[in-house]
Amino acid sequence: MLDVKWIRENSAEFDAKLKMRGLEPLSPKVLEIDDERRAHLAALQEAQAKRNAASKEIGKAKASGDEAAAQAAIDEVAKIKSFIQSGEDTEREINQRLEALLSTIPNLPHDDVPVGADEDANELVRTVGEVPSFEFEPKEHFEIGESLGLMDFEVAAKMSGSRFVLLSGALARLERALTQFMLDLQTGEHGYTEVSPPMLVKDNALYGTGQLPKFEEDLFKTTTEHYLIPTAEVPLTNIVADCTIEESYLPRRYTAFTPCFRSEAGSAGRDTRGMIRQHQFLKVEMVSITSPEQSEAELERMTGCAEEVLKRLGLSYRVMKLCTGDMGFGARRTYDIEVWLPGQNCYREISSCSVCGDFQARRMNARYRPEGAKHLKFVHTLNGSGLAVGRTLVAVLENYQQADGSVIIPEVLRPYVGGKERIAPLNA
RNA sequence: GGAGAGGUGGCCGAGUGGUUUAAGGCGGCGGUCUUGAAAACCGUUGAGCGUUUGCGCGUUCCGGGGGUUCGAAUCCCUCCCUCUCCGCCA
Repeated sequence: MLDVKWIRENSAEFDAKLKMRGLEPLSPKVLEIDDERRAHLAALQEAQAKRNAASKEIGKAKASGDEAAAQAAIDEVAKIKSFIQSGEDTEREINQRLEALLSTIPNLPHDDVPVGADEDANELVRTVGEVPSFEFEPKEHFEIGESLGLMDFEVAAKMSGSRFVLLSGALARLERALTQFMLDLQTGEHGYTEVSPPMLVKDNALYGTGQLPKFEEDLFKTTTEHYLIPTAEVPLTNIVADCTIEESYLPRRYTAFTPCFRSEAGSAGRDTRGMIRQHQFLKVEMVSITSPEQSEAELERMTGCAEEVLKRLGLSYRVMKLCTGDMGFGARRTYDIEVWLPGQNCYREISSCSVCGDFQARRMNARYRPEGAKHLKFVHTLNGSGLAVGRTLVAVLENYQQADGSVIIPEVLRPYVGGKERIAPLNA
């Protein structure tokens, strides 16, 4: 959510940044409602002041037994009563109209974000590691998994339909190992506090992080009006909803390992094979709550925390700065980390780290008390995957596959799989 | 799921229609006193919005939302949350 006052005072910049996102100017629409609201509020408050003064007089008159004076004042106030009554309704109506508009306006991009319509305009920040070469034709992860007999899409489809997978044996264990490894790294070395959050949330939590009201079709909803979280960003960021935090407590850094649920509405036909795009996947998420001064540096730090997972797994990747057209609704700047997948012969997104400024904080009313300052300010929020576990599993399988169909387990994961070094086909 | 009790400022806690502008206490901040500190005493202490160059003024906020009334923390409706007991349950 953007600040109306800011839009009022910087309408040209507001429209220019919307244009960077490929949107039409909205300041006329916003300011029209804002003007209407302020004009109405002034009139309403004047009437309320009059009423309050009269009511006080009535109280005094009654206390002193002067019924005639009391009645006269009551008659006087009765005239403005209907205006106050309808005026309060009007105020609500205008506020709702303004909020309905503001809540669907995306965050404004930073000046350094490249302008573009889609991922082709994303900017390469750095490439890390060599693209591995194979002496055989590398397979895609689902071929590897299925021939190992440990990855089954048909069994999953039988009970759940498309876009689900069932892992078993060493692959299920490998997935668990990845989560443990990631959590240990982010909590033990990067200072994130581990959280085990609710995975069903109410609509206001999703409003706070920006998934609602605009993107409801991407979510799963229960019969109890709960939503399944599409990412742990939702419960982790909402920890500070409606809170006032002392500046000395910032930054807060949270991490959680959770399943994520996405309906993938509108992505029919994309990544239909394999584990890349599922309705349900595991993810280790990082969220930082910072002061405005810290948030820029925190994005670099968080991206580094995600990259470290790939470095230790020995996987090659590149970091992309997303262009305006590819950035999410709440982001001011986003780095995507793309891991090299030999089977697909391309880089695929495995993490996305975003700084949201005060956009989410405003929606969820998360503030802090700046030291020495008089007024409360909104915190800044950041979120990033550290990493998407399913896609990391895919990357390990494709990058560590051997000619005989087996898969070497990266060294850092071996403590988590009982020392096992290789996953071999069952019949081998 | 059934029955009951609650939700008031940073915290505790009073307040059942009108000098409540939310008592009192704790904590915080400032001051007096003191070599310094403590104690004691005095003062001060929330958020949002509108308006204003500024000082300020106005308005809203007692879990959320709505209603009754000239006037609501207080009465009514509704939703949320917490606690206690019972039932069911990993």
